[in-house]
Amino acid sequence: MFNLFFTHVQEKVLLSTAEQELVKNYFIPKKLRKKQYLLQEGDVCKYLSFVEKGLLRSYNVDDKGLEHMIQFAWEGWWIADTYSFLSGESAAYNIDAIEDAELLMITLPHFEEMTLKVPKMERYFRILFQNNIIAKERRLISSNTYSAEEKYTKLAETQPQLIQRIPQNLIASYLGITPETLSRIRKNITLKK
Amino acid sequence: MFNLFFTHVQEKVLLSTAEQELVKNYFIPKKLRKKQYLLQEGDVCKYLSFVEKGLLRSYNVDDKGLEHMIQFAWEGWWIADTYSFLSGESAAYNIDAIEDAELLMITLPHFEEMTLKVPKMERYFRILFQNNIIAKERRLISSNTYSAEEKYTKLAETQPQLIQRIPQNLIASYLGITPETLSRIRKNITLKK
DNA sequence: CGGATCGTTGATCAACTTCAACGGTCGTGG
DNA sequence: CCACGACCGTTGAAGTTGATCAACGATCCG
Repeated sequence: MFNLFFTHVQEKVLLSTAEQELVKNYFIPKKLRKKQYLLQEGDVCKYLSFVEKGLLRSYNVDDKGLEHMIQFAWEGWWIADTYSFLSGESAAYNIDAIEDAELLMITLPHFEEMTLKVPKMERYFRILFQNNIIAKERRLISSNTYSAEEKYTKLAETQPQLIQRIPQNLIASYLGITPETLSRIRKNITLKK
Repeated sequence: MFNLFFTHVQEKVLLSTAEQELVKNYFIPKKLRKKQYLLQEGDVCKYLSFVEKGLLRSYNVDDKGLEHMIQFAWEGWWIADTYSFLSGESAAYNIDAIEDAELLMITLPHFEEMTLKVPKMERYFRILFQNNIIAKERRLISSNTYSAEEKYTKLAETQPQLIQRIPQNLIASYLGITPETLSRIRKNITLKK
């Protein structure tokens, strides 16, 4: 169950066997069925979750009832409503499974304790968060700079796995465009070739 | 020079006098004149900078020569091309001063050493990065969900200081709209009242 | 098998951009 | 210290991009 987890952690920091054991005990395993919620808007996000297997998404719903993707998370990614998890306020996002999933979850008190007891995990998360910031910055630039077609093309270049694995309407929402527009863009691109 | 710096750090973690002294020694003070570059695209971002005084911005320039704001940083904020700073690759962003500024800068080797020697600083940055992620997520949602007018209104509500202190054309770029559109939006809003 | 959901296509519409022009202000060099 | 140029915000008119509304076939799942 922890195979992928430790592989990923060890890419950034090296844990002793004792530290690994300590870390393990803070996590709760959980299985999730396709379409099942991990978190619903309004609830407090009690867990930060590592995806061992499967595929999840986080998204918010606007006044008009439209969904806007925040993030996709598959094997090796973390997911939560970061703000709700850290502040204890109710969540603005929903999280659910696009494919059946297996998770490793940790609560905030355990997270705080773990990062204090195992400073390498503090470091791991600092690095993780850094990389997340970089990724979000890029997405933001992309969103503010490029046309719908350019955004899609860049995504297809940099994250081809995402295009392959995730339904088209969710990709559209992730890019901040309508499914119709994305469909037309894809048609347009194949015509060009 | 370090007044604001330690005020800000102490809001998140408590440092002993000895730790403060240790931390101080890793930083280099620097003054910057209005319009002066701290970083130019193509150079490596050697420093992570804390703003003691003044106002800076980071932005990138697209193929058509248009600027896109990434971030503004005034008293109490940090600024860098995060990716370049951490990876040593050349920077995609420019950073310059909108107002005369005083900075405290740290190099990556010193940053790594400091966070290892003073784990509280590791924690400080982990928290800082967390908050940054939350802010970037919100901006991204805002960018993908709302109309130009809604984006501006929300910004004016949540960051009124920003509206007051930063030239309108830069705010437009920050919101991913043209200066003309922002001008019309503002006119429109005052008409409504 | 039947209903729901998804991707596609067409037609129309609204939001925002682009291009152009003008007045005001700021700061810089003579 | 003044004058000039550069830059900024504003306004107007026209153009473009992407959203919206609607309809249809295909596929998936129960």
